Amino acid sequence: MSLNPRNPTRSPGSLTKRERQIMDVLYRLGRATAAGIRERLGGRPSDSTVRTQLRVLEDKGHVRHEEQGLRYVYMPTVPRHAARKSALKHLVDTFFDGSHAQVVTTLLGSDVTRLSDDELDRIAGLIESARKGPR
Amino acid sequence: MSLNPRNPTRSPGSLTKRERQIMDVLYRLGRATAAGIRERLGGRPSDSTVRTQLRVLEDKGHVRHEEQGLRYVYMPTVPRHAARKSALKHLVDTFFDGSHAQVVTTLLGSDVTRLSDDELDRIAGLIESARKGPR
DNA sequence: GACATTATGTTATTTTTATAACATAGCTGC
DNA sequence: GCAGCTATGTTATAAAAATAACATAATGTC
Repeated sequence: MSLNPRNPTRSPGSLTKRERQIMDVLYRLGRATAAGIRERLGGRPSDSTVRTQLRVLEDKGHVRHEEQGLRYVYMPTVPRHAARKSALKHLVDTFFDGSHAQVVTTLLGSDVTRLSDDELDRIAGLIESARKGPR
Repeated sequence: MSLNPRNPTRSPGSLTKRERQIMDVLYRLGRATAAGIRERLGGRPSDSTVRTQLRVLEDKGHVRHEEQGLRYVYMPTVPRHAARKSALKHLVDTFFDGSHAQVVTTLLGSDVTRLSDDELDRIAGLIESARKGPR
């Protein structure tokens, strides 16, 4: 049986451990070859392993590929901004009781956070407009 | 072989699909019985299934239980604030190029976000103190 | 104290995942 | 054109996860 992206044989379902790792790499890089992805995975999987899994992911509809000369370049089917939106929602619901404000204060209060003046201005602006009432 | 939490036979490792679902439920609820968790899982797993998996999670060190009268009440071993910190970091790195500011603006700009005046004040205060230079 | 009820414990089986060996095909340069 | 390199395709197998049947133990009730 071939893995034809147009006739998925598996449901999109949830991702396995390895699949999630691969998707994370793809979302960080935007697009990558099997070899490029492999470098960033732990556990030193073989080239063959990674390619097989990319085909599974493609079959599930999570990634697609473009041919670039001889090789395949893989990328997520769900655009980053959409994927991050749902990831963020899940995180907020699971760990922050659904409260956006809680996340914002956590982020702004974090020691790691170092915001440029521009960023601070932008955020202050957003607060201003939020204050002015419902959009 | 028994599953003794003090002698884990499995490494903490990464979570499987089901395990992640269970952990998410636990982080949302704080603490729950096997039956309570089961209700919130998709796919209608049997009671036995969920309990087995809780034991595996316990063996891996992700959850622990307290006896409450007759029954076990499960809870995460890693406290919520710690778990959410690393979850947040992972999300920020994967989807927001490591930029906290990007997340904040996304959250504040979201249609869903409805912040109370108190919350706005608090955030504005954080911005102020951030402006005043490094802590 | 026997019985129903409600737990937890143990073990087995099926299904899914992860892994990789092996095969095939297209270039590239000599 | 063929040897070697670099891809991708197919298929097999080992490992892990998911599921649940079955067993055992504690508790409360009549």
